[in-house]
Amino acid sequence: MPVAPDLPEKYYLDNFNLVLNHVAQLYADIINEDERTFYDDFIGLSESAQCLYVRLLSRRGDWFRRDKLAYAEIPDITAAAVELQSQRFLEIYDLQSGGLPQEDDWQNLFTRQELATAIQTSTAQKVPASLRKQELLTRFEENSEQLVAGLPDTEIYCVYGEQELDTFRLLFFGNLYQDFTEFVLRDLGIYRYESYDLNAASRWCHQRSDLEAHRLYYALREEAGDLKDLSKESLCRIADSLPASEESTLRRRRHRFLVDIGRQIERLGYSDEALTIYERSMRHPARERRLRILVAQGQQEDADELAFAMAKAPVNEEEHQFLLSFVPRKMKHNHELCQRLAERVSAPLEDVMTMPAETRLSLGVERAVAAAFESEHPGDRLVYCENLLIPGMFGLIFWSAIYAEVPGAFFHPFQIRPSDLYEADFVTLRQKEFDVCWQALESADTLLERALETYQKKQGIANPFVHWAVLTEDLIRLSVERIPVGVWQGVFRFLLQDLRQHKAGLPDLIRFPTSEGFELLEVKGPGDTLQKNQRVWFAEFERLGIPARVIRVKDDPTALGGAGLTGAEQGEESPED
DNA sequence: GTTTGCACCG
DNA sequence: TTCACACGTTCTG
DNA sequence: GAACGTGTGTCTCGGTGCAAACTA
Ligand SMILES: [Mn+2]
Ligand SMILES: [Mn+2]
Repeated sequence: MPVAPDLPEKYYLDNFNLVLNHVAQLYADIINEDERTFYDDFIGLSESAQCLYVRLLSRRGDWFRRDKLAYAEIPDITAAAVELQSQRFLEIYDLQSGGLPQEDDWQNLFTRQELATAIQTSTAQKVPASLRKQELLTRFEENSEQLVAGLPDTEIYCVYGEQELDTFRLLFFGNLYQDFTEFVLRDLGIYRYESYDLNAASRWCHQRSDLEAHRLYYALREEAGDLKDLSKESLCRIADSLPASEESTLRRRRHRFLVDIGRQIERLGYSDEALTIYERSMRHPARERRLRILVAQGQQEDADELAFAMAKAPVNEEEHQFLLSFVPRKMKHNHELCQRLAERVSAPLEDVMTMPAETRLSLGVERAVAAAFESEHPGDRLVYCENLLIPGMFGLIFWSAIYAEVPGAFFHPFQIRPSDLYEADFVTLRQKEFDVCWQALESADTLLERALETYQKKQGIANPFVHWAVLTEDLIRLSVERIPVGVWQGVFRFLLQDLRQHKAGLPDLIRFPTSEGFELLEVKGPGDTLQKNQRVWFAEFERLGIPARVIRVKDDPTALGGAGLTGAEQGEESPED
């Protein structure tokens, strides 16, 4: 990790200018007159006015107190503010002599203590010390005109231009959750991103309507919050006003949002409305929810039709697994379909381990099981890695394909992943690069070589599959030594079938017995069961002949409070099937 | 007084 | 812009 | 056991200082 370099004095202005210039140039045909004026006016400001504006914009909220602002690199803040006001980048209010702002939210600039003093001096009322600031604020706002006299004498600023800035940020990053701190953290060496080539034509947005659609989406998302306290009508209205844009990110988000909205409408008890919402989403579990509702409503014909469609072309492995368990239980009448889904995969191997509850709770159930194995079988090595080993190795081996420079995949320097990583045609668009990566799977030697090479070369660079702190060189060597190449091929192929769904659900532990082999162990505490994506992987393990078991932990009632971590393993095979 | 949360900075 | 997982409760066969 | 809702650690950094809320 390189030593943090010093940044230039006005690093933030450099970054801001870079974003503005980039967007104004690359998206010249997308930005509107208002945004163009914003850009031109900003460029025309003096440097210290620019600095102040960027400083304020990068802080929370619109309101600022003059007496709290101090920046070494801006000697005359007042002059800068006056200049900014002349170009309508902000508004200056002098509370004691000028008029008050129209909107009530500037009052929050003052501390609880200051508000209390103002109320007491102006009205001679005692303010109870127990009042919270929020209550004090509402009391103040009822009578701001009069109470303002008791506040500290300072100008306050209201900063404008957030809308315009959002447009620039959105066009630059393709989202509204990244901001200028990305630059700083990268330049300090805290974040490291792969350095793909950003050729000048990299645009994610091709028409103004895409931009508007994104902004509408973000606005609706904000209005919806976590959906908890919205009525059915509000939920339906939000679903109906979602932008229909087919821009890929937005389509993905819309389909996902529709599932969430449908779920909430279901909870409120409106199955029919939920059905129509789900019908508009292609994302799992939209069809699962529809089938559940149809069956619950007894709409046999529709249910049969939908179930056939799902069985014919499951949208993903999880939907397939759902059908396998749901149809035989709830749609017994449909013999044809039950027949078709009869590909019985036997239940996962299960073993039971007993240990004192205290051990389980203090170490965490996964570590407790790992420790029990290691003491029971000295020489065993157990690693608690969940999704970090197999997807991590995947990230290393296929690094160059993941970051292949496909048009549109990269459009700014702070992407952890290509924008289309989870799209269905991700692999197809990079077939050549993937073929090259597959060559490393020829033998254990080539696999290890490629893994270690990437491990060293890309150390610390952000990757959606690789977590550098957990994936040690030691673990890579051991796992390549123990896990046959054919197994690696199998799991990578399965991952590539559906990166989004399959990147999770891998078992808690991997066990390397003393001398040879490996085994995957999913630990389940009392009352826990396999999750959907874990079932999906277990089914795949069986198809691939990969050794995997579930370890069910039970509390040992005889060993109360005992400090010993001696877990007894029982080789008890589940009698299922 | 002390604790806690969080905005800000680089 | 989260996510992935575990855990607790309720219902049902 | 299935299904559902909710809690918990990842919250991508580490350091600083202020203000609010709590404790007596
Ligand atoms: Mn786990
Ligand atoms: Mn587990």
